[in-house]
Amino acid sequence: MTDRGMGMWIHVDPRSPVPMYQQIVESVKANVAKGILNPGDKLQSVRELSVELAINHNTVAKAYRELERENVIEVIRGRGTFITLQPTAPNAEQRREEMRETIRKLLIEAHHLRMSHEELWQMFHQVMEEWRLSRETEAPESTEEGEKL
Amino acid sequence: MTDRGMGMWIHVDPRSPVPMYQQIVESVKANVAKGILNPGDKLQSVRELSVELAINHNTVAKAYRELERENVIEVIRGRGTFITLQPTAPNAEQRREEMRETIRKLLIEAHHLRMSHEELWQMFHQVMEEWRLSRETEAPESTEEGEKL
DNA sequence: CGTGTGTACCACATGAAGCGGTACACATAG
DNA sequence: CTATGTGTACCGCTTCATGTGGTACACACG
Repeated sequence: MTDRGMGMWIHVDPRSPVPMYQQIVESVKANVAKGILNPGDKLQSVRELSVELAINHNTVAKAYRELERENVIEVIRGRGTFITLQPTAPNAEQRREEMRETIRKLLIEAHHLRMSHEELWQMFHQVMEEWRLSRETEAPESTEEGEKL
Repeated sequence: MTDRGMGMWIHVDPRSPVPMYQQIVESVKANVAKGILNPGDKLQSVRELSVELAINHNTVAKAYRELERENVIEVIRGRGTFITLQPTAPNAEQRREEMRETIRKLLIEAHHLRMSHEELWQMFHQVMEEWRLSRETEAPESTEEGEKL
């Protein structure tokens, strides 16, 4: 389900209820987590990406601003945006609590889908295993097209 | 963290980014999953709940409509709304896929918080155990204030 | 009949999201 | 130096979802 050659990139669905700028944020974070984007890699410029996605530059800029706020990317004025070298996620404890809340909502949804805790447990296991495999497959050593920071 | 006596009820934060009608939906589904609301239980009327929450009746009605669409509640015109006796969740397979997607997002978030898969696994275990305990504690046999269906 | 139920409208206000355009400060290459 | 590319900051505007306030209807029940 990749776009071209390497595990390329960002998807945006204008008809999705989730805002496009947030879809960009999630895409970048997903690519980082999968090892497709590595620390130091350069991102497309705001205007480049806005053309690629057929989207307003302000929307892309909003996404980049959010990514910088989360310390996922670093911005160097006049140079471009790069994946953070030594990432430090802010609000760690708060975000862990949000993860727990998400898990609680999964338990609620499981109940309404008549899933036992055992089945939910298996779902966790299955998805984590898929993830582990796709990471080993798609992770490159280095060298995309982008120069490094 | 209950409101009064039994594990009472619905919370709504007008300043939350998540719409109030959806907060109502989540509250009801959570109460059902916890066993605080049981099949056949009667819900507050649209206008009652709108007064309780200091909210417009249309907003409550929207929540009830969504809950009926998900087969969580049953509506009897002129009588009231009741928790479904034999619930059948629609779009089961699609909703299971959404659950998997949620788990994938948890994996992404875990990566950015420098959590190992082991730590995430422990978080799953911990939240599920908390849930199991709170269910055993808060689940009543029957008889709230409401008449049954 | 009168009351309580869910439901269906309507007009309106508010805010987020996105667009289109312009402009500025900075870095780098020429 | 200039020219170009970078992120950023505005402005006005449209669109849409949310929520409000009000009114009205069909139904059930005492």
